[in-house]
Amino acid sequence: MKRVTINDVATTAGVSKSTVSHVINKTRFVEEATRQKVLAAIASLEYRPSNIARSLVSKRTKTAGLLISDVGNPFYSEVILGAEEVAMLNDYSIFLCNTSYDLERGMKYIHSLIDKSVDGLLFMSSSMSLEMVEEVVKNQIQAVVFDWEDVHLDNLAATITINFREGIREAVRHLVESGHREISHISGPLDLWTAQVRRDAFLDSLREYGLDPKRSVVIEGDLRIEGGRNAFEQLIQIKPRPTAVFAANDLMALGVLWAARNYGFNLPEQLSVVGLDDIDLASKVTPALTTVALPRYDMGKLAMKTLLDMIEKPTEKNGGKLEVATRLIVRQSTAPPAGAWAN
Amino acid sequence: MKRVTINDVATTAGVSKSTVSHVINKTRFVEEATRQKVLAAIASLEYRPSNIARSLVSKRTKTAGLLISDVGNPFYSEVILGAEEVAMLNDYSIFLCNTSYDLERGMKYIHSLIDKSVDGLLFMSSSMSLEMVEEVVKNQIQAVVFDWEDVHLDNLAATITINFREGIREAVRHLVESGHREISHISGPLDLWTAQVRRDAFLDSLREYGLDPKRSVVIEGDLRIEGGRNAFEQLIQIKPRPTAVFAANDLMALGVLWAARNYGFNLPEQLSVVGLDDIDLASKVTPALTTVALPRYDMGKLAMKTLLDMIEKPTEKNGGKLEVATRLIVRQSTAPPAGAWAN
DNA sequence: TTGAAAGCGCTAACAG
DNA sequence: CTGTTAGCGCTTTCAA
Repeated sequence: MKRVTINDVATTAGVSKSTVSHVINKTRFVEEATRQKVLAAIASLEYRPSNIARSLVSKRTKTAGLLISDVGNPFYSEVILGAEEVAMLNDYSIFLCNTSYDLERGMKYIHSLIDKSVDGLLFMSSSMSLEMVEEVVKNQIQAVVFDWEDVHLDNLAATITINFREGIREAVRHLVESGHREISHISGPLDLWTAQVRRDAFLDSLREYGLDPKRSVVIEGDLRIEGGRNAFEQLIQIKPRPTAVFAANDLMALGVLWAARNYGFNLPEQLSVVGLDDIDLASKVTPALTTVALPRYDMGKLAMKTLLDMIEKPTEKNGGKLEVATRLIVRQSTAPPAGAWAN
Repeated sequence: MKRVTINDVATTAGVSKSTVSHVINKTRFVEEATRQKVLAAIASLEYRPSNIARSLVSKRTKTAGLLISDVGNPFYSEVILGAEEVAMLNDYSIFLCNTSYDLERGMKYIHSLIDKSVDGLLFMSSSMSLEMVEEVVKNQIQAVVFDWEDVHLDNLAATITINFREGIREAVRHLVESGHREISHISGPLDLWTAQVRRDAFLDSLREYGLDPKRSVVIEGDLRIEGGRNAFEQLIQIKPRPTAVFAANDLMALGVLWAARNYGFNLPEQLSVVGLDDIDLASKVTPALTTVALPRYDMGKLAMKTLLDMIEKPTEKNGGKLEVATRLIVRQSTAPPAGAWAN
């Protein structure tokens, strides 16, 4: 009924517990005969070392925290899967911390993770603060920050950011070369860093391809389907009417798509829509969504790999900046503007 | 640089470490004056007790495992959120274990969780085995099994199942009363328990409302959008042609919806579609999906609440069977069959 | 080639 | 009212 301990193994094998420890960890030579006795005892008792006792002495738990704003967000779930895969392959376990975009809740989780002595923490929350990272680092916990940049972060954590510029530039070029001149943008909440980055990349690209960013309307959305629907209703009020719209994420792009169809619009002829993320659905809807794709699964893997590297050899300076690329995937939701619509 | 321990607190407060321990845990009376000294020391040193050391003596870790087949599945993510909420409110942390529908991988996770001494384990994986539960229980870990029943489970774990019958019955009645006579079913993979339960509930309901289950075609799908698309192509070959279809989950129902539209079908007049799950998207697509809804978030909460109860007072016998209800939500994807189509 | 013993940071008798 | 002490299950010197 009680837990089998290393002492039980030592006793039934007729050796000391340090010998048992050493055969388990292969940390010093043990004569084959005794080694076999120990192995036999372990097997017959079904002994499993306690990670807790181990951690108490080794100062390492083989656990990492995953601070995330919303597990339900299809964008994140692929990233999680990638991170989780790498963690498992390296025998690390992951604490799931869903902040629901709530800073206070995030901080509560961070303290809980500190108390649990996680070895590292992956910030994948769009609502996070510098204070959180500082708190974590102060407690000797390695940190990797996903999709967020800040100069103050430089010596605290590694960052892995998404280079949206390239993909967004491709998207704008695609639209401009198709003949669009009035292109609107549906951004995320503009107090979010990532929302600003995407908007700026969009506006800069317009300029680059000879359009005046000032003429382009930016509607702020909530990154959800509903936000896209609402944005669409604002979109059709704009004069001159946009012939294309670039949404900061696929969910909002789908919202536009569906709202437009409800209004009896003919897509993509009457309105070209470009999303960003390439979520699972993007390729399955009709018309299939043209979108700026992120290598989500690989990003998750990279993030966790980076974190584990930092944990395993903390000698190197904290920090480091990694970047992953984006690219445009052209599907059926974009087309040259129909004359009737080009105002 | 080193970690602040209870000893440091004791020293700077000029008391013994047991006193410190007792003020922290309020486990015996301490004179207000000394209590304040201790509190002051804790604050100035920013001391935080090590959960690891605590766990070593208390035999409890305040952690639970969450074994899940696919975090990306929108059905599960809401359940996760509910479970996570309850866990957090009770100061429990959750280990995320994504099995990717792989039994071997699941078993590997289970051993990892045993080694980490989780207090409880929530099985939310449709691909799980009795062996897993046995292994867990053998290691004094409380288990709650979600959406899976088995007589052998009775004294091992609590089960929380979904009563599909009621909701599915409502769905069939809704269709029959609308005038449908040829109703097909797209099931999940029939080696899954849950897929069988839904199919049987469907067939039984047909009988109950006077239709011959033998005339009803059951197409096996993969529970994904793609499966729905494929099923649709089989559906239109059936003679006499079904006027309605009930899919075992919303993802497949959406697949049918979209495939039908691609084929130029007019919905819901030419084909009524009923899903099951009521995922986020269901209400957002056009036509909005009629579906059998599950209280997903509440289910997650209930599951975790049950698990924590079992952990906190393990005196009571393991087991117990809980059930949550389902109900039909009628939206726009169902309508009386159009004459032209009723063969 | 192996054992004895100290100690990781805490809780909980047992004393006083 | 508070301190002393013995572990929890392991790793890791230090000796032999």
